[in-house]
Amino acid sequence: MTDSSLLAEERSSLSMPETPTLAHVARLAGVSENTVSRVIRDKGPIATETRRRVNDAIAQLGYVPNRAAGSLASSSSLIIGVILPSLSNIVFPEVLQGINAGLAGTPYRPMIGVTDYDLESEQHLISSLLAWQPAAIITTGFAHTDTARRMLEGSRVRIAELMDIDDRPIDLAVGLSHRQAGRAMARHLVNRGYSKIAYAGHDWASDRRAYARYQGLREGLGEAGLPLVAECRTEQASSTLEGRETLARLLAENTGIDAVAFSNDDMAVGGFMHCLAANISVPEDLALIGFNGLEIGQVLPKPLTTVLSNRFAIGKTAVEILLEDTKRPPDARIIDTGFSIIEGATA
Amino acid sequence: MTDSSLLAEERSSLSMPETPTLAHVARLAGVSENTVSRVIRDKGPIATETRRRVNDAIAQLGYVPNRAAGSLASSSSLIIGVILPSLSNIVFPEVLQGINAGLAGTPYRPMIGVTDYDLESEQHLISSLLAWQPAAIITTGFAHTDTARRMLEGSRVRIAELMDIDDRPIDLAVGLSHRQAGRAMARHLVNRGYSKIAYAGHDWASDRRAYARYQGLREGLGEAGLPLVAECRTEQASSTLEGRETLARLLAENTGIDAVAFSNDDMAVGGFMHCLAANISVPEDLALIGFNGLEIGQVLPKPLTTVLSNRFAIGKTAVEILLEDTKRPPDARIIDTGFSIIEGATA
DNA sequence: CTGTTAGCGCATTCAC
DNA sequence: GTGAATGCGCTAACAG
Repeated sequence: MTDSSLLAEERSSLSMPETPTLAHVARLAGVSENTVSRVIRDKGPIATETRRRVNDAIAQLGYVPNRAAGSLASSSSLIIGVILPSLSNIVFPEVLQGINAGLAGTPYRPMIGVTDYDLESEQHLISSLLAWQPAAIITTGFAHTDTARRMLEGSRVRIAELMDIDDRPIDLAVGLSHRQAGRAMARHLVNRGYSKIAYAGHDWASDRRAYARYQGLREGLGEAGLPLVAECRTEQASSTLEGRETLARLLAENTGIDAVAFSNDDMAVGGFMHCLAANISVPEDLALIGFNGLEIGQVLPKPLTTVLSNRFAIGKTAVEILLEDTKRPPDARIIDTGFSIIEGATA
Repeated sequence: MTDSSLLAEERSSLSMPETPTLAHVARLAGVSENTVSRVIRDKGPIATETRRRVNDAIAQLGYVPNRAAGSLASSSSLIIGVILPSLSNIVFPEVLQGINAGLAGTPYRPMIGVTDYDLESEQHLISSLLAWQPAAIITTGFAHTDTARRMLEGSRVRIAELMDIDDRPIDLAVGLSHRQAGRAMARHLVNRGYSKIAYAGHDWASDRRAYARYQGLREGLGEAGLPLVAECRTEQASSTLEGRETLARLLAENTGIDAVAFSNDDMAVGGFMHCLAANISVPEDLALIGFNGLEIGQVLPKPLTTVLSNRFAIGKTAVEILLEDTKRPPDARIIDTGFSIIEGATA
């Protein structure tokens, strides 16, 4: 403290730009460090006059709290750990946008990790994020390694599991029922009079929610007494390119299909491109339905019929609930952000 | 230290799951904390046997270093601050993917912030990220508020300014020359025999690089003795929807155009959709060229002619260079990741 | 309403 | 090659 006690003077005489600490602010404001800390964190009663003096000192020095010190002392940080399966699929950046929106105006910052749909990788990220003693960890789905689950449950950190709600969360789940979404897709096609319905999808091993929608689709068709007449899947992750190729393959190998349900909008948009290139009239020759409600689907010459999943809302809602209470509540909570059919022109 | 000294015993008898610290590892390994710290950070000479004992203890206890404590003690953290203008435009998640790839296998984690193309907002984020004493801050472009620039220059933190290379960086710039990219677009159209060239763009105020490409385009046309015959811009951010509408407006207000250069691929794909809907043959009636080389452009019935910007490489390269040396080098460095024309079928 | 006293868990001097 | 001491800047009990 011997040299730092000189900071205020030095600073006002514009010499050394040493970074100011609580102690400097306290000296300048003529109060104890503790009081400054209270003002900053808005904790406990503070005299209006004291608060003003402290805030003036903070402004004058351009003081910025050292987050590492704060985290160490309080054994909890203003970090929100965010674990996403991928960044290639625009859906997850949109979730992140929601998270970011929910964090706006708060001192919390997201620290991110990407698993590439790998649970081992998720486990490493969880461990590495817990090392920061974050206020919360936001991850995707209910599938975790045993170790990962133990780490999440064992920590006092708040946990949100996003996208899905068809299982029991550790703390908080925010998302929608993919099984119900799949059934809704089936019902929509059936109601429109299609009966030769096929499926074009992508890799299920990594994307469990896509599989849940597929199951829902089959259930929905079953309830209407209809079979799934054909299906074709790529081993790859979803993309417009894969969608285009998968539909081409599906149609090459089967005839008499009147509608195709896609695993998501990327695949469906790709499918639409195949139809354009192959001169197939949509929906007269072939109806298409996707899932997600991405912008690109709505800009096609015929807007894509699809199911809106509220990615932004999922991220934002999760953060809002997590920040309501830093302590994990006694029982887990599930928020259904729902879905809705977008009645486009392709089905 | 009174209670924690019991941890090792407690843990092995499976009672309290208190989180282990360096001290616990040290006791179990029968060495000093210092030595454990050295092993973990791989600093200074360590006897092979000692290293083994320490690593065993770490594994046995499931020790995970407290990052806040480490940051406080070393006054620098394993955080990389990442400031992006937006997440809606897939380009920036792709940069983030590159950053993430460059960080893979290191203990560094990205902490992110989104400016929405607002410099004031960038300034706040810089200040808020500096509070974590990050190893580096990665941001976009050369435009910053004076205060922001002062903060960046004043900190000992490494700084990368991404996407652009047409100005003097603070520490490191990684990207491409947007002016040259614009000129290349012009040259390509001219070489293909188009002479009635128009421009369809989006908001320049927020996206300075789009403006640089526009200027390059005009320069390139000028060098060929050609004028820009028409232009139309939306005040909105770029999107496929805006692209579709902007091209519609451009064509409604002008006749005789034979090629349109778009501000980016989102806009160009939207433009292509307009052509499909309006029955305009591409490229016979109208040629289209974009910028970025997004996947969606290559899945159109006719692959989009565009300019590939290496977003992933930009992020990855920046991280790799930043991690080479934690200290800012005496003079700034510029890495040109280049661009290349994708010869599609639309121009 | 405010000040005092102790650490938080590590990295960084130094010794040896 | 290893250990002992010191403090990073802040928050969390306590008093008063």
